[in-house]
Amino acid sequence: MGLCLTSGQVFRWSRNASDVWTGVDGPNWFRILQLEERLIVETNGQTSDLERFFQLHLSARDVIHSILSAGPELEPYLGFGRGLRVLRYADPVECLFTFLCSANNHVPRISAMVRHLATLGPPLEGLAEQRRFPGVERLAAVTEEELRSAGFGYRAASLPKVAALLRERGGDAYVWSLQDAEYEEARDELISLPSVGPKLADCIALFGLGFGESVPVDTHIWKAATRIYFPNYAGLSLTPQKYEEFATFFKKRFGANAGWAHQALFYEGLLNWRSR
DNA sequence: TACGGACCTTTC
DNA sequence: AAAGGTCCGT
Repeated sequence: MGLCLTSGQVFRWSRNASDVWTGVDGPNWFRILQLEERLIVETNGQTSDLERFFQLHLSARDVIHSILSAGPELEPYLGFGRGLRVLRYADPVECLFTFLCSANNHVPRISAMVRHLATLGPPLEGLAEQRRFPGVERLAAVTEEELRSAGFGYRAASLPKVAALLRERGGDAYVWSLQDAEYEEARDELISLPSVGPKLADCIALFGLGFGESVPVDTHIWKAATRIYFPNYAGLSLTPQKYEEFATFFKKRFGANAGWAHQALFYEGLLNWRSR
């Protein structure tokens, strides 16, 4: 539980004093207290909203078992069984713009940028201090200057550009409709957006559209991949071709669970980092 | 195709 | 310097 809210999948969650987590996802806010195996939850939403967010319909035990039988080499890195999960955004538009903020960036700043965008959205039911992430229409009305002065850097130009293009394609409904496409098609649509490359497209496909076979390869995943699978590539940069090579290999190996297996590589990175 | 560098800004 | 990249030059 603790890990998955700080593992770079979502950026609107924070740990309050003690073991209480609060966060916003789509139209819902949550205040969660974890006691052993039980969650005490305060929310404006339904139980099903939280179940969806944590993808509780997927049994971590089953997924881990499946990953182990396909890739026993990941056994040392499945310690995430204690709570690291692949999360699912309620709103793919929120996911898309969140990950636009994430490119070549670090977590504290990503969170600040997402927080800024969220101030532009409609109020959340029953919670005064936070707002829902805005939709395409509102985001298309944001100016570059506004985002510049809010510290968005060069993304100040790309975000409104993407919003305008999305609006041309049908706005929120277009983004939501990508959930019903095949993974490859959805990914291609996303990559056709400026500032969205393979990595962001795969993050959006995995966390926002629910494509479990998606494998986002960032610099940390790439380093883990070279340690475990491609020692010959150690130290080499992640070119588009190597990205595809590894993603294809990993998808073939783990199928619909590739996105979860990829979390094991993230965990390997954590262990590797801690051991230094 | 495959590298190098630029791009905004903050943080380690 | 590096940051969970992308794009545009060689």
